[in-house]
Amino acid sequence: MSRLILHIDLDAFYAAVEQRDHPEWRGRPVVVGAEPGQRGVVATCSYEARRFGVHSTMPIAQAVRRLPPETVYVRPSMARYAKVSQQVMGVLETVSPVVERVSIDEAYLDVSGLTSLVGPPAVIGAQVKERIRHAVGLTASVGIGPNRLIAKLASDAQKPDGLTVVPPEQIGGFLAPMPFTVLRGIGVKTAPRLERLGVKTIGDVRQLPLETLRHHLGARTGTQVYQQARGLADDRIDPDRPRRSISREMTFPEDVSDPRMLEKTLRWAAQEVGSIARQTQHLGRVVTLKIRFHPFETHTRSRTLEVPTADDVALFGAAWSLFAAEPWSGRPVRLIGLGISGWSATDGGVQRDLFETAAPEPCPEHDRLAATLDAIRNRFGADDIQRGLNRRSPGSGSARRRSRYSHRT
DNA sequence: TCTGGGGTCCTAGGACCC
DNA sequence: TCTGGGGTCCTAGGACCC
Repeated sequence: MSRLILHIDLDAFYAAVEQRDHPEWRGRPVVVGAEPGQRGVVATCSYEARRFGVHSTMPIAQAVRRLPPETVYVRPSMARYAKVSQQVMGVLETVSPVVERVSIDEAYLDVSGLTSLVGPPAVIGAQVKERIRHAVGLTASVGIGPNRLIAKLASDAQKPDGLTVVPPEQIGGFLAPMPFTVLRGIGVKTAPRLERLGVKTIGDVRQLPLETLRHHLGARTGTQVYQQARGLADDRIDPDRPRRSISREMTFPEDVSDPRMLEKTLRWAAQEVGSIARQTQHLGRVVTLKIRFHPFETHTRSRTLEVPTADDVALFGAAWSLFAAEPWSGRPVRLIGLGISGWSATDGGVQRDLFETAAPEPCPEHDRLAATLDAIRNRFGADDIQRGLNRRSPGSGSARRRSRYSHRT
């Protein structure tokens, strides 16, 4: 028996939340992302903006040139979107216990067992959409099929507010006319390799022998593309996929050469990463420094620690020593950031026992750091930075954190 | 036209060990 | 004085996804 997998995708999510919360913006192009005149890209835009050819990841300068004067530009408010996302995920869990959240606006559900209780797939899909609309006032596109690939492509097939069911016997006809670039793992680098073979659609891909695909795409991707072209893909939904890493990075409004500014930013990133790691009870051994120079030249340096940590100071220290060990000083920096990974002795990705022994130090730099970031807050990432600072403001975050750990000392 | 941020997974070379 | 094969860890980079 084949499974029944449902994919749900909230339509133009960030922009839809903004239009929901600002009725005067409804019917107008809304761009969520960088501000005009600044460095950055479109994160999401409303369907009114898409009509002008604007889309996610488009440089903001390019979007401005295409869009009319009545366009609304707004910076993302991730905290708000995360809250709405949580509500939606809660709704999904009322439909099926097997929900895998794949991003802030997407999830997969295994609804195999629901047909006898609820009805045919289309009824299940309609119910999901209606419950979301009722709970948060947003539309979603839903796709249903026998595996993740088909469900995902089905939800993409009709947008916004779509509902598409692809039964097993219709997979061949559903896939054949689609451009092969919709398959998983085909991006800007691998697409040209297939194009050179004269391939345009998934139907074309099906004409190629497995060996040809493996030769041109590599063994792994080649095999995967071969199977996907035949509608074969993973049908497992895992509600508890553990997180593998935590990271924070920042692109500066203008390139930065001042090492003190780089240090401060790295301290901020370390506090953010440390805070999330402690909240989610993760101790990591691998600290990674990420840095990007003009023109978009990106490097990473990582170090494996003797002792797993979630301590701000330890994270910063490791990253800063990685930075100091390189002959980079003086080069203007576009982006700097830090990440942690390599959980050890995991308990389903969470380390309760180990975590008990970790007593993170409050960062002594906090006040100066807060002042600096406040000064640049209006230029970029305002919401994210603000959230970070709120968490540590006197009387809230830091006080709570101290009291949480002091009784163990 | 200039390219955000937070992730996952894969590859490949070298070290090290048996 | 020459030198196999395999496994695992570490590190850097890259492709891709949302």
